[in-house]
Amino acid sequence: MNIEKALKISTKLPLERRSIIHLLLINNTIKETINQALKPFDISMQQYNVLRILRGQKGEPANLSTINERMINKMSNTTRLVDKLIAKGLVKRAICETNRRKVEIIITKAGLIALEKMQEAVENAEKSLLANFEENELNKLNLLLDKF
Amino acid sequence: MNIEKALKISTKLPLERRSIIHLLLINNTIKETINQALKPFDISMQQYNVLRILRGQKGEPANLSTINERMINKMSNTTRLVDKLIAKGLVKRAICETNRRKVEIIITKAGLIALEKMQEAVENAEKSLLANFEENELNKLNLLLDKF
DNA sequence: TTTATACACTTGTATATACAACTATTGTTT
DNA sequence: AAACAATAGTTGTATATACAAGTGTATAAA
Repeated sequence: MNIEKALKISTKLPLERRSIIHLLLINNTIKETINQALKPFDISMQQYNVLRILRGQKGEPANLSTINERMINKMSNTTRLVDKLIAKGLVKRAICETNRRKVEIIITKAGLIALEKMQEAVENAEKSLLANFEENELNKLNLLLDKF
Repeated sequence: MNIEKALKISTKLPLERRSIIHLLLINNTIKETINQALKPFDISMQQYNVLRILRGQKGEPANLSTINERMINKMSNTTRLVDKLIAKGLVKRAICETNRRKVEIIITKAGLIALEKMQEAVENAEKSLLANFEENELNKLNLLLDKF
């Protein structure tokens, strides 16, 4: 991606601004590509992310704050996000018996099956995004990104 | 930024997913930091971006499609975004005389003055984001990001 | 010269997200 | 035990963003 071309800029940007803008532009690409992959499933990246977190619990329920901690985009109202997954039958909610302030969210069988298919689509999307990278380049990239 | 720690993940992620998630997380950080810097000015990143584009016109007006082309986040309704800048007195809008379908947007004197201050805040934010990077590391990063 | 098509923007509506205020439950002081 | 504070979610409201349909203007075709 040539960012000067993408933004129709004639002069070259200063290195720092260029780096930041570069990252922002790539982020747009990533989101578009993954959202596109998830479109057939009528689900958002955030919702997909929650399903993955829940599956990672391996049968254990997760409460909302746990989900929030592990989300890529920490957000204020995970409640309503989970509501949508419930409406789709992909997760269930119950009140925690030992601490009635908490809720317990668990992925349903249908959720697991749907997730399986989504995951395939997302992994393909990720592969296509990274198609131009060698493994050692990705390693270098990750090392650099660690500096943030 | 250690992403496994940020997401409270115990096992190491596969390289490809890790790269993507890494970029998404850094993007969150960038947006938070820059939005924070712009908060005193009561303006969004998108609006700031439009002001910069308009200043880059050097007195020439820009129409909406030009603005859109140059925005970091291409968006559907630039109209309403510009409306907000007009409401704040930072830009003006006129109908193009030679092609009455087009509008001509121009940054006002007040807009230029406000932008000056915003820019300082944003540049500081950018510097703090990149504080751990050497120049040659940023160059390497940009080269890698070009592969997207 | 009417009709159709493309262009440039605007508006309506549905959905998403952010922020703050609110409710219910539990834990801690006095 | 009563009062207060902390925790865990929920809800209200304002703002942002996305998508599609609508408006007015210009260009091209019949």
